[in-house]
Amino acid sequence: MIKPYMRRGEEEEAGSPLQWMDGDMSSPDGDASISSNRYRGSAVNQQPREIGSEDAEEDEEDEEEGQEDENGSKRRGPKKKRMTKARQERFRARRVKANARERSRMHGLNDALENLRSIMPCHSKTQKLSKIETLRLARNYICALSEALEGGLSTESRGFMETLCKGLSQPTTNLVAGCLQLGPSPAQGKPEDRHGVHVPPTPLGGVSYSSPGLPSPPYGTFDSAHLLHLRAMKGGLYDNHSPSEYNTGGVGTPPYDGPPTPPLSISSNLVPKQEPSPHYLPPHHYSPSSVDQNQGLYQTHSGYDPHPEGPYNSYHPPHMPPRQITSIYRD
DNA sequence: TAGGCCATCTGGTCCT
DNA sequence: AGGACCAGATGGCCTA
Repeated sequence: MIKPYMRRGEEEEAGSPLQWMDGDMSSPDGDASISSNRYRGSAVNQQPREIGSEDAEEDEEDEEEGQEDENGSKRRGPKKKRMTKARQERFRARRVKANARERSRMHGLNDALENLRSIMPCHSKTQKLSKIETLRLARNYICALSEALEGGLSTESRGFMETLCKGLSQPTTNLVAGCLQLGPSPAQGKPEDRHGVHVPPTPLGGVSYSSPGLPSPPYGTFDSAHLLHLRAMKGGLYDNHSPSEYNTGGVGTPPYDGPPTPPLSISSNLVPKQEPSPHYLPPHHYSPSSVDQNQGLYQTHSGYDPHPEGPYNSYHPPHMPPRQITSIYRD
């Protein structure tokens, strides 16, 4: 699917005429109102201006010198240079270059964000984490790993999951919680899920789930391979920690200054690992609006919404090479 | 239809 | 002067 912005960019790169242009683009006095009203359209100028009407523009530029503004005060600042055709062309070329740079910069930023997504404990291509959720989860992940490193927290404990989910939206919390359902539940006994789909034993302890009949795994995958280095360092000792031993406010834990968003009641949103819920909230697209609107509701929930549709029943082997995280602890 | 997310354009500011 | 960075504005897409 070709996005409109791509076409727009291509057009601009090809040298299409300027679509919108205020008449004071080279204003040296930096009037903030110019920017804020640029596209909204003031009573004076509601029409987009195309480049090419330079003559009229130059006239305006000339008249503006020494003119009084709406408040009757003289304009300050350096005298404006006349916007000649050559200057306009230079400006336009500069603007096009700047736009291209800005696009490139933002693409680089997005690439970096995508890299960050790819090493998140929950990586789903279908339920893609939004930018803000990616950053929040990354922050939580670092906190959780730090706490695990400091010895008080099992990477498979509920506390780890709670730290991971702090401040996340409900859909993201569900995603994380779903991904963190490691290993077959005691009730199942066999490495099979409730729908009979074979779940091979995972030597790495990493199990991901997905729902049947859906185009793709709704909850992504949890790669406990991320945590292998931790186990190696810890010798797996902390795996026996109970969730109650985990205290975010405890000594030696990194300070956590609270979720950046209205807090969710994580403890009420997450299913204890000891008793994995057979069902999670049905997979749905990330919709912060519904989350925000229903946050109070969610907070009063006890346990997961026992929605019948949305069980995990397929296995995806851990796909994430432990390179990134491992490298952090290499030295 | 409202709201969230996103890409893009743009002008301002700071720095080299 | 030019590039990087930033924030505001805008419009498109998508979902509830």
